[in-house]
Amino acid sequence: MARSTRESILTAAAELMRHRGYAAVAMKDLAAASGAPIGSLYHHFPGGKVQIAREALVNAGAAYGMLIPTLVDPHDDLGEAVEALFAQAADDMAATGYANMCPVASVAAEIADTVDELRQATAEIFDGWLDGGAAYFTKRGLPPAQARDVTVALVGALEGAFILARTLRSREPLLVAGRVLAPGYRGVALGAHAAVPG
Amino acid sequence: MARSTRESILTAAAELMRHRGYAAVAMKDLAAASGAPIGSLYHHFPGGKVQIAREALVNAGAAYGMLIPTLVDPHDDLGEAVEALFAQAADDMAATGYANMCPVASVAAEIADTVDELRQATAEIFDGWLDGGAAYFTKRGLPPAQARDVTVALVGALEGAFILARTLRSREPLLVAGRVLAPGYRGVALGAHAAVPG
DNA sequence: GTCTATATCACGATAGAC
DNA sequence: GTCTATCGTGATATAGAC
Repeated sequence: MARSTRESILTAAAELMRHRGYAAVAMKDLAAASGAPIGSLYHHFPGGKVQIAREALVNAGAAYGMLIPTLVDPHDDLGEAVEALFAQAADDMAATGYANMCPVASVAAEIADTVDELRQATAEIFDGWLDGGAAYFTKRGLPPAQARDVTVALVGALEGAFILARTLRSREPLLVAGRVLAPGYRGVALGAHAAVPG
Repeated sequence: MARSTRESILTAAAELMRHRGYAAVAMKDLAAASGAPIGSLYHHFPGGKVQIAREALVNAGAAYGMLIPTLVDPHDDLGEAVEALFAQAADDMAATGYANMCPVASVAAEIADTVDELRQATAEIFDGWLDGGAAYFTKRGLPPAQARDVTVALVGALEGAFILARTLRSREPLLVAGRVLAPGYRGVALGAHAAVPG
């Protein structure tokens, strides 16, 4: 598990942005958290802070995009899957002391109007989640239009419930989201298990 | 409509945080946007940037909390109301060039782990929305438990869809959220119109 | 490719004249 | 209550030795 300096910088960036967003993370913090001196940050990322943030978000986004397929995969009924998904997210959040699971949404909200390079990056990540989720649910037998709607609704509801849950330090928003969304999908059968995209 | 210096500072703060979050808004920016010199900011808000942000968020949160009751009020069927709510939000967002409607969620995501005074403020605002929405739907005849669940689900879905819509610059996430949530509430009658809380 | 030292500038906050 | 000047700090980024 010998990680390169580059990787440790990106890992540190994702970890710090997960908690503080973009503007509140300083290059000095990235140097301290990664163990690399400031000079190395600019050696590996000549584009500076924006480039580091962009690559860290892309990495984190790819990992996070497998969350829905991974958690849905064991289930054969879409309603059950949805309820389990939100219950699992609620438990994870509570277990981590209501820290954010993923830096993408936090950063996206902060920079959508100001740092266009990052807005484009977060948009591509979201698009990847939506396309990947739609492809996954299509493979499990849903009609393409429903597969996409389910994915968009799940990602949106998850992100919104994450913000509420984190701020209120309560599992309620996540549990309610699952409870409200699941009935509409109860009885919708999921077909043969597909390989989780990666 | 002669606004006090204090009010113009708070208005400027809400407007800037709506676009940039908390950390990326500088006192200098608040001075420029409000027309008040730096010294006046600290005269009116001895607590500095945190105090300004807190009061601006409380003000904006109170206004924003009336959104759901106001948009739901003309409807007699909960399903119709939900679909209209998201459609209206989608149109508003598109009309404003996909700017954020409200600073609360953006700031909440950014400071939940770092500035506890603001985390508490945003939590109180969210709680106010949830309590106010639950009270509103209860007055319109829903059982209290359902009234609260509906509110939690709507606020969560709205916030999540806002982030996606703003980043993707698309109405799709808001329209899909409405389309997915509405069927579960179709046929749920809303009783006599209640006064919108304020 | 690593690391130190530093340039340049913007930050939040304060002091104090008016 | 308004406004200017400025303090001390920490920001991003660079230069250049090793």
